Amino acid sequence: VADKQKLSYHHGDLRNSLIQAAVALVREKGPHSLSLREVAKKAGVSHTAPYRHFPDKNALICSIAEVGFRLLTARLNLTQNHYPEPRDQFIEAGVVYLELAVKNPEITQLMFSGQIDRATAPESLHTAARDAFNQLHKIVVNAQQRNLIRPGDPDEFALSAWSMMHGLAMLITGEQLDKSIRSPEDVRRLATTVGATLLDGLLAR
Amino acid sequence: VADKQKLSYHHGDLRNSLIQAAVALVREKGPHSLSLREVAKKAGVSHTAPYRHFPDKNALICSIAEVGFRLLTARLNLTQNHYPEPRDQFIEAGVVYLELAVKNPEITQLMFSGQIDRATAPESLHTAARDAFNQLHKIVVNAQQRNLIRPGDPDEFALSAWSMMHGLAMLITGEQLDKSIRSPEDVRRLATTVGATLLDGLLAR
DNA sequence: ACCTGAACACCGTTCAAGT
DNA sequence: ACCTGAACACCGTTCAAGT
Repeated sequence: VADKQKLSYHHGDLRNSLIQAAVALVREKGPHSLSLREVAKKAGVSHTAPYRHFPDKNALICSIAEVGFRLLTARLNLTQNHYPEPRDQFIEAGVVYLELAVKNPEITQLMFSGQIDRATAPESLHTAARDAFNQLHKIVVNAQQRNLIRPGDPDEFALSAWSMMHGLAMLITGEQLDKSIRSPEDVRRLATTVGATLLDGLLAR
Repeated sequence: VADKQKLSYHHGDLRNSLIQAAVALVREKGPHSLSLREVAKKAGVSHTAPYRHFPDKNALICSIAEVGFRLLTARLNLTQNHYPEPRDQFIEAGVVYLELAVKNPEITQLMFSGQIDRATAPESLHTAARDAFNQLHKIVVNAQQRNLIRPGDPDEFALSAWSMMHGLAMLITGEQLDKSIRSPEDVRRLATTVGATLLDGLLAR
């Protein structure tokens, strides 16, 4: 019976194939013109097959966003392990955030645009998003304990830092800026100077 | 009453009626589920009538965004006239930005989400967006001349300030934050403290 | 000049039917 | 259990036709 089931699968893992196909299409054509039927076609199945793995289109979009948040969390975590100094951790976290966004502009737009219906989103998406923010929170708290950043509500400080890099990321990926910032050098320079300015306002004196 | 409406549309009022209907629908159902056919229905015309006034759906969306940018520019301009001190101008500009965003979350999302195709957007939209940014630029330059903000590239300082408030606005209107910030008091408090922290990093010393 | 309904090629989603 | 095609109610856009 198990063999028969296995054979009858068109794919070994259709769920992941669909996510992969969706990510590719979002990169190609942007997040707002993603169609479930096209995703199915790209994955080589009928247009109703995705409903075996996702309750609706929103669930598939949420899965893409979730991958994005998990990747961000992993990168931020690596950064903390790589840089022992709290100042470097703070600055490099901003660099990582902006780098990831600029390298994946369409995914970034999808993660944060109103396209996702958060009311019906799976709990795992909210968890993944919170995990990413918590990495930043940890960096701020550590910087306060090491007396780099002044005492105060770490929630608010972390939100300030997140807002700044997030705003930059959204303006760049949303193509709101006149000058285009795309090269890794531009990204690093901008994230570093802007991050340093904010950190200056957060310093213990 | 129906006759009167019908007559007014024949007198060239339809364009504005469509924009007004579209804004109402975006507020009701969010920017990503706006349909041209529903806009036409709400305005009381056939679903092809909008094509007499807009080349396509994107043009209508751009018009909504343009109204938003113009309103922001006007508010920022008023703020500068109302507050003579550069510090107040800087802080209040942030308050105004966040206030406007929180009061119109769906429009804000539409203005900055990838939903707008900037390649085919009319030049007037880019002009309106640039005008809004220039208000902020003016505030920064003035603060530098009055020796509040340190010397340096005003483009970069203005971009830092814009990014921070924009990030905050996008996180709030995109419902990314656990705690909801909606009341005018919450908005003012958050914009003030966050703005003051950034300004601290920009001060002349 | 302005607006219309029919038509076309798409959508997301549902469902009875096939394997 | 997994996948299918047909069907339904939408969509943006085009076009010949009406006023």
